[in-house]
Formats: sequence, structure tokens, C-alpha cells
Amino acid sequence: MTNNALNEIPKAYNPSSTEAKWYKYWLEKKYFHSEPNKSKNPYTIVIPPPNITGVLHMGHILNNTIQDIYIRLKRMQGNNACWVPGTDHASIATETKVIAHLKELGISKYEIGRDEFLKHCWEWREKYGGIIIQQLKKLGVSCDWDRIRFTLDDDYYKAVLKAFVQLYNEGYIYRGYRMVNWCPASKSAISDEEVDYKTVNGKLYYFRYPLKDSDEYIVVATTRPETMLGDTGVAVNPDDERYKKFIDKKVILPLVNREIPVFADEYVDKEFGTGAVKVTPAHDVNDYEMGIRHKLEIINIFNEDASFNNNVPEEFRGLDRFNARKKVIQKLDEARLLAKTEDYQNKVGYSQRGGVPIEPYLSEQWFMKMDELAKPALDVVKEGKIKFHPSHWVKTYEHWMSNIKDWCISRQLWWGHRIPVWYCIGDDHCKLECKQPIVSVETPAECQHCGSKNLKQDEDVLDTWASSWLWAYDVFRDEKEQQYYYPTDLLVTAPDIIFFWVARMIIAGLHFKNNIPFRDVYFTSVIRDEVGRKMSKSLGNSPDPLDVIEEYGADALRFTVIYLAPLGQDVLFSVDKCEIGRNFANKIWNAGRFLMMNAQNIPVNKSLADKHSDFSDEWIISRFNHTLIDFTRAMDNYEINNATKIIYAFVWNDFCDWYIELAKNRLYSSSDEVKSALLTRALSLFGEMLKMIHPFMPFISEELWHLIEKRKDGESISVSHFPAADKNRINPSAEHEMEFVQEIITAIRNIRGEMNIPPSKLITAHLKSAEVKSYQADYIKKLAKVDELVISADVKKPKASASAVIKDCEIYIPLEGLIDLEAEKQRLQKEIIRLEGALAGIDKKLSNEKFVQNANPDVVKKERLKRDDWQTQLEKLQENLNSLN
RNA sequence: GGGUUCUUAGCUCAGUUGGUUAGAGCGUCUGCUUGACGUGCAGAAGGUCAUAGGUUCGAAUCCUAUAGAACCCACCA
Repeated sequence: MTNNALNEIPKAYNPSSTEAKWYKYWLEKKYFHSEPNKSKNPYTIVIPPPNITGVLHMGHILNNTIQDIYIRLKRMQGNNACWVPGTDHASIATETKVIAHLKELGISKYEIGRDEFLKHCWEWREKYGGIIIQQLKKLGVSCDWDRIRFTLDDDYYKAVLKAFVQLYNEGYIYRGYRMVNWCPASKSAISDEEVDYKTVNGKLYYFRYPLKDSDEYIVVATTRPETMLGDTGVAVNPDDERYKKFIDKKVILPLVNREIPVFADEYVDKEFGTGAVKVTPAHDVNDYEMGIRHKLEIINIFNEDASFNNNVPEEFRGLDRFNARKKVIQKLDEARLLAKTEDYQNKVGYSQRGGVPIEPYLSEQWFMKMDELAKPALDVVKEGKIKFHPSHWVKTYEHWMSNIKDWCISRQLWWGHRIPVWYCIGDDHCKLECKQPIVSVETPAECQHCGSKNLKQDEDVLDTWASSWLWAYDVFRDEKEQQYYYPTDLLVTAPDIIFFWVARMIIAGLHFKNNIPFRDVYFTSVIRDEVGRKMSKSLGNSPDPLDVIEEYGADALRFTVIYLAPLGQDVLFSVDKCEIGRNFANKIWNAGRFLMMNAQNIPVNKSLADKHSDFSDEWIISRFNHTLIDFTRAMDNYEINNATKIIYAFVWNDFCDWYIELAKNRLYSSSDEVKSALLTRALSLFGEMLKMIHPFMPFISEELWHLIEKRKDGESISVSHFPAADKNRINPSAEHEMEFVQEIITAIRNIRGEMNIPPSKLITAHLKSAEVKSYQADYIKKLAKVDELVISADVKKPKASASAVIKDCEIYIPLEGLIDLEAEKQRLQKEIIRLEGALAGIDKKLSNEKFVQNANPDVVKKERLKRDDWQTQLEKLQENLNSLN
């Protein structure tokens, strides 16, 4: 016991005053720091690095709480736990933010140039990039902060380039002029995964394209009228009778007056639109493929910002695509070439970052060949070397990995890992020989071929995910550390980045390290608001976790989120649900407070720990060990939500509702030695219980752990030994005795409640049984508020009494003058009906010969025993009911 | 169009390989200043497990179909 004046322990737990104190203590003592240590098993997690543009939201809370729970648990279980934190430079997201920031200052990215712009980016990162990390600390996460990493740290940067160079040399990386998803807002290519498809209510426009030297038309349908300025063909299905006669003829493209061919291609769906398709090879993926097949001219009509370039008639030049659309429609209408328009719903790809519709756009980009790299990554998941939780994500993963396309890894941005490729633009005489670019981690001094020092580096940077895919091992400082910590144990992440990140980390790990990056992947739930909408800034339904922590405490928030989040299902969250966690914390607090208040007068004495115990002590220890077994199984299976419920039920129901209530009997009426022995045991168990709670609620458990016993400097529950289940302490006979007591107490309470007997009124009860021991009777008297308890095998039912039957024990409560006979009759009647129903069901089952023959004999035996029990109970209830008449 | 998941009490969800009278929390109702806690205690009400078939001695659980919901992938110019 510490010297704290216990009278000053507040009635309610106050999180704000304890959280900062303990977090500071933990960091000072470096409990979260890990160094390789051959004598201990590592347990490693790398954080999914939040973007430096991010602020903490509820998703982070869930995700990081789960990681912290496992890291803290494993640390307490004796592993060398290492949780590496860090942040992601988030190329496109950050660049967008910085551009917007500079725009407010009237500065343009292009005017100040690359170097100056990058300075602004770093400044921005210094200023805002650490916010989310500071916020995370409020949650109590036990990251090894000495290991914090940033994806643009010098050595990490180099590692990313090294990976690029290696893949290039192995032939997996190539450059090509291809159609990519182009984001006109950020003027950069983006990957397929960065495109979100939204359903848009648009129109389908039907245009007449006049045939050359004829007064006939072909009518084509389109949702993108403006692209007609880049049309270089009209396609029809080869089997379409309507159009056979037009194949290989020419049409005159309106507004442009270009002669373009009509050709046949299987791709065209006869049923859709008019069955004739305008073909714009430069601005549509399918058109591009047809263009290649039929050797059509490919005319790019857009600038990088999707405004029209000089390849269109003068009046359209410089227009943005939306105004151009209006103008094209208007002009065609004026020329009576607009046949009709109809409403049409289609899906438009939007840039995840730019928020504008993407354009299929032809440009020079770097790609990574994926099929060969993906194969082993598919296998390790199929074979279960990496396990997904919940496992159904395996199918999604398999589907994607078996249909994987080449990855566009270049971005036309400046903030990021600049592609380590140099082109010789040197002396005129060598131009022909130096077509091969120089690919190198270090900046080359001169051209390998001609010696020219006039080299120009590729302007583009790598896709962010082409850096974070190395996160699982390049966060570690050197080869030796990687040997020790890699593969990591657990990855906790949201399922929406399964392709962006999870799959690519597996690919990278297998390719570069020849080993899986992690053994288990926990896919978190999606946090939604109370009515099931995704949390978003624009809806304003996303609570600020820091406010929630302020109001309810970090422990309450952590516990509540996990309590509400079953594996693999969405969570409907609202701030007031944090009452679950807050109330639970308060319950724990007060249980501790109760024990400590009693220990003020009766000091604990460890030499008495094994003395003067009774069945209730044995029972609670037995229950605790059951709980540990269930808890461990749940955690092993990543049923973390189930684990919270197991803890909650033990603490609240077993420990508080029963054990402490029973303990009061002895605390108020025994010798000091008995009291001391009891308190010693209770506080010891409470301490073990706190350890079980600690990974979930680190602050309150640490605070109480220090309050219940004087700890040495440097001691902490966070590095204490997690209790291991001891099967020898499971005690069926104590559990039996306890259950019997609980059932009798509950039955008497039920009668009291139903008969409206005030709690203050002490009553007499008769138990017809030889089984009830005197020590059990004491508890029954206290908890059921009975002052006179008559126990005998030949108790006669007193008249005008309420009754109940527990196993073969009959309970009578004489209530002369008080009893409402009608109420008691109804109560019994209800119970009888219930039992009769149950009995009828089981009789039917037992009289079915097929059941008796086919079912497992144990099941049949159990059913028979049950039937007899119920039969006895029913008869007794019936007698009691009759005696009231 | 393809795939995944889901549908159990008013609400949010448990329910392990089929075998107790289908459970919990919140909410509701009744009672309680019981010497840890009203952020609490005791008691109660409330469900033909989405629907229809099937397999089985036995189905909330397995199979099929239907309806509804969510998400993912691919796409129709």
C-alpha cells in the first residue's frame, strides 16, 4: 500500500489526470524501446504509416488500438516486442496540399521550380507532418519512438531507388508510351487503384456522321461528345447487317472535316446505342486498342490539364473539356447533326486525390511487369503461410492477383522518390549511341557511353506505394536488424488497401528478402456513424478522437471501439457509446477503491494468502483461469472483440457482482486475520486482473496497479508478466457449490422482485434440502436479504408462501399478510407453462426411436437426465400451486 | 455483369465442428440514498433466428432458390 491518503481516492475515475503522467513515465523508462536480443523472441509490428497530410480519425483509433493491444500483450508475455512507427510522404496527397497552400500565397509551383517547391514541401512536412504522431501518443500507443521512420528519410529513399534499379536490371521495369489514368488536376498519371468510379446521371448523345460522297449518315452514340474532335474512325460489329454496306467506306468527321474510315470490330455491341461507335484512340482505352488493331491515326487533343490543344479546330483550342462539350453539342445541333439525346446513367472514373474525372491519356510512363512477381505472392497466401483475418479476404486477394496488370509507377510530380534514371543529352556527336538511359542509385558523373557530363534526370517521381511496399523491412536500420525482426508478425490494416499495400508488400518481401513480410494480417472494420454512413469530413459525422479522449478518456475510447468492432464487420459508432468504456473503467476503479479502503484498516499480509479461504475464493480463482483460457484462445484467433467481452464479463459479473459482494460478509464480520487473508488474496487477484486489462486499458490499469501496492522505481504493469492460465486451479466442486448458491439467491431475489418486497425488508426463507451447507447459507442470507434461513430435508411448506425449485431444493418464502396470492399463482403458473413446454419438446425427442438409435449416446443420456430434472421440478411447482388453492 | 459478406429482441451484435428452454450490451418497465460504484444495484418484459424448399432422428447453424442490404472488381461507347 502506498502512502496516498486513501480517503482522497476519488469516487469516479479521472482519466485526464493520470494519462499524461503514465505516458511520460513509460517513455522515460524506455519500456517501448527494442533492440535485437537473441535470447528473446521478437514480436514485430510495423505501423501502417499515416500520411503526413492526415489528421487522426476514428479509423486510426481502431487500427492502432488493435496493434497496441497485441504489442502490449506480447511484451507482457515475454517477447521482445517492437512496434515501428512512422509516416508516409504521400506523394500526390501532399503535393496537392502544398500547391493549394502556395496558391493562397500567390505562388505557382512551376514559377518557383522544382528545388524551391521541394523546400516548401519539407517546410510543410516539418510543420504539419508530425501532428498525427503527437495525436497517436494521446491514445497510449506503445510504439518504439526511437525508431520512427519517414518514407523520405535519406536511407529509406536510397533503399527505394535500390529496389527500382534492381528490378530494372532484372527486366521488370520498362518505359512505355501507354494509355494511363490521367488526373488533370494534379497533371499526373495515377494507377488503376487510385481511380474511384462514381455513378453519374448523364446523357447519351446521338450524332450523325455523314458518309463521304453520299447523303447517308451513320449515327453514333456517345457520352463524351467533346472527344469527337479526336475521332479517327467509326466501328461497327462485323455481323451487323445494318452497317455491312458501310464497312471500309469513309465518313467526314463533322466540325473537323476529317476523313475517317468505317471498320468492323468484334468489340462493338450491336445492341447498345446505334451499334456504331465513334473511335477516339487517344482518349479511350477500348478505342485505343481498336486503334492499334486497325492502324488508325491516334490524335491527342488534350493538354495536360485536359484543355484542348492545337490538334482541334481553332475555335475549340484552350477550352476545358466541360465547356468544349457544350460547344460541340451546340455546334452539331446547329448543323442538324445532333440526332437525339437521352438520359443515361454511367460510371465515371474520378481521381481519388484530384477529385476530378480522370482522362484516359497517352503518355510516356514507367511500368512494372507484375505477372511473374505476383505469382509467389499469390501462393504464400493460398498455402496459408500468410493468414488473413477474416479469411474471406483471401478470395478477393486471389482474384486480384490472378488478374494483375502492369503497374504504372511514375508520377508527374516532384514530391517523392525521383526516378533514378538519367538521359544523356550530351554532345551532338554521341546522341545515337546514348539511347540507353543510365539507371543508378547514385547520381552518375558522366554518361557511361560517351563520357558526356551533360545528363538529365527523369523528371518524374515514383508512386507512393512503390516506396511503402518496402516498409516491412526497410524501416529497420541494417541487415542485422532485418535478420532479427523480419518477417514481422502482424499487420493491422484496412481492407481498402489490400491491393495498394498489402499485396505489394508481400510481393516486395518475397522478391527482395525471399521471405514473407508478415505472418498474419488483421483487416479492420470500417467505422461508420450511427446510421451507417461512412465517416467523412463533408458530412461532419466524424468525431475528433482527441475530443472524445478529453471527454471520456483514452482507455474508455480504446475499450469501446474494440468492444463494438467484431472482426470483419462494420462498426456503427457514436460518441455517446463511449459510456460503455467509461462506465467499465469506473467499475474497475471502484472495485479497486473498495479493496483499498478496506485494506486501510486491515493491512494485507502475504503470509496469510493461502489461509482461511472458502469455496468462493476457490471459485473466483477457478473462474479467473477459465477466463484466461478463453481470453487467450480469442486473442490467438484474432477475435479481439470477443476478448473484450470475456474480460468485461469476468470483471463485472464474476468479480464485482459476486465475489466482492460475497467478500463483504467476511470483511464485515470476521477476525482481523481472516479479513487480512481475504484482502491479500483479493488484491492479488485484482492485480492479475489488471494485467489482463492492461493491453486494452493501459492507463487505468497502470494507475491502479501502483495504488494497490507500493512498486519500486522502474516497475510498471506494462512490463510485468502476463498471467498464464493454470489448469490445476480450475475447481469444479467449488464452481458447483457457487452456482448452487447463485441460483438460490437469484430465485429468492426473483420472488422478492415479483412480489414487490422492498429491498429493505428482511424476510424468512425455508430451504428444503440437505445439501445447503452453513457457509453457503451465510452468503444466501446476506445477498438475498434473508434474516432467518431454515434449512432442513423435511421442511414443510409454510402456508401462504411463495416458492421456487432449484434442482432438488425447494425454496419457500412465507409472506403472511404481505403475499398477493393471485400474483404468486400467476408467477408459478408462468413457470409451470414454461417447464411444460420444455418438457413436451424433450419428451417428443426421447420418444422418437430414431433419435435414440442415431444420436450420440452421450447426447441421449444428457437429454434423459434433463428430462428427469424438469419432471421433478414441474411436480414440485405443481404441488406448490395446488397448495395455494 | 462477376465476386465477397450480411439479414437473430426496439437498437447494436454474440451464437465455435448441427444436439440445454437461442444469449449479451444499450434502450424500455418495476423497485432501490444496501457503508466501492446512480458512470451504480436487484428484478422483469421482449425473438415462429429474412422468406420458401431440401438434407437429417434433430437446423439459427449444412445445401438450393428468392427478397433485401453493404462492399470489392470489371465495364456498355
